Amino acid sequence: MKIGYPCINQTLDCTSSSTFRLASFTEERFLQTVASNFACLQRILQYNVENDLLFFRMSSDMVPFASHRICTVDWQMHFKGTLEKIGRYIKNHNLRISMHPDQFVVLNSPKPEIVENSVAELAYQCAVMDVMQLDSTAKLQIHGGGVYGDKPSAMQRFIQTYQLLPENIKHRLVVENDDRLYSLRDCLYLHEQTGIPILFDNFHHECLNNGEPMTDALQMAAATWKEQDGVPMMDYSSQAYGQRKGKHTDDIVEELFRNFLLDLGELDMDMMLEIKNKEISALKAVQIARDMRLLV
DNA sequence: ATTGGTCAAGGATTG
DNA sequence: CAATCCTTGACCAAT
Repeated sequence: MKIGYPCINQTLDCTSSSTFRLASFTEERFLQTVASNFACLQRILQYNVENDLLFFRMSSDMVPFASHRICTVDWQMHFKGTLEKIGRYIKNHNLRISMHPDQFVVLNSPKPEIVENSVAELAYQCAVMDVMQLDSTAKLQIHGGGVYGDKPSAMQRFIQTYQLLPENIKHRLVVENDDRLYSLRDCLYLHEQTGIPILFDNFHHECLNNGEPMTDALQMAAATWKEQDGVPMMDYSSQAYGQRKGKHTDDIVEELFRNFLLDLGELDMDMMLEIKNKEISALKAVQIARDMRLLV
């Protein structure tokens, strides 16, 4: 089991997701920003290694406008050396890596241009990991998409689009159950039709499910990961007390996390803590897992 | 230096 | 149909 957090480190004084307005795009500014983002990523990864946080979600914003027509810079070539170096660091320290495109990546939209843009965004994020020479256990997580008043048709479009994707993207793509539209059961259907692994989100499952107990749900999701996909990944969070349903908590609720680890039992999963205070909660989670002798 | 409005991208819901 | 919500950090211009 590896424990991690997404995108931002609050302890360090740098960000790997620095961007700028489309209106102020220049090649010079672009190169400067990307260089600074990758430099920060390197620092974050080093922090993670030093603190036994071995799972990390890289920001989607490291290369601003990478999938936008305005960007004609060959950033993959320009930063090849940098990315290969980061990739070696990741491999040498046995880090687990994921990326999570934002909500506007929708593979099943009825609008062709939205699907095109979505595929371009996936291609960019996939390329970051490809140039780093990460293996197929480094994943790209997306959601089922929209429903458009007809879920069977919407899922059919997801399946068709998936089958047309380039192989490198297919090898990295995983689908995550969401809290309003695509439940674990829906994701299992997508899995049956495409072979796509399911990245399980416990909190989303609490918000939207078909009666599956947590322990069963975990087993079903884990079973969709093949050897080459690596240890199954999951997102962990809990409800922010007194807030709207589906709102992530600001700080890990240790009692709930302990109970969740009990539900997990013998199952090995890499856990992404989707909690507002980022590495602070992840560090607490590592300590809890150690106390329960689930981590060395 | 601080702050409030705004930012490439979607979809669902409400009115 | 059009406006608003979801959700997020950081940019950016105004103060």
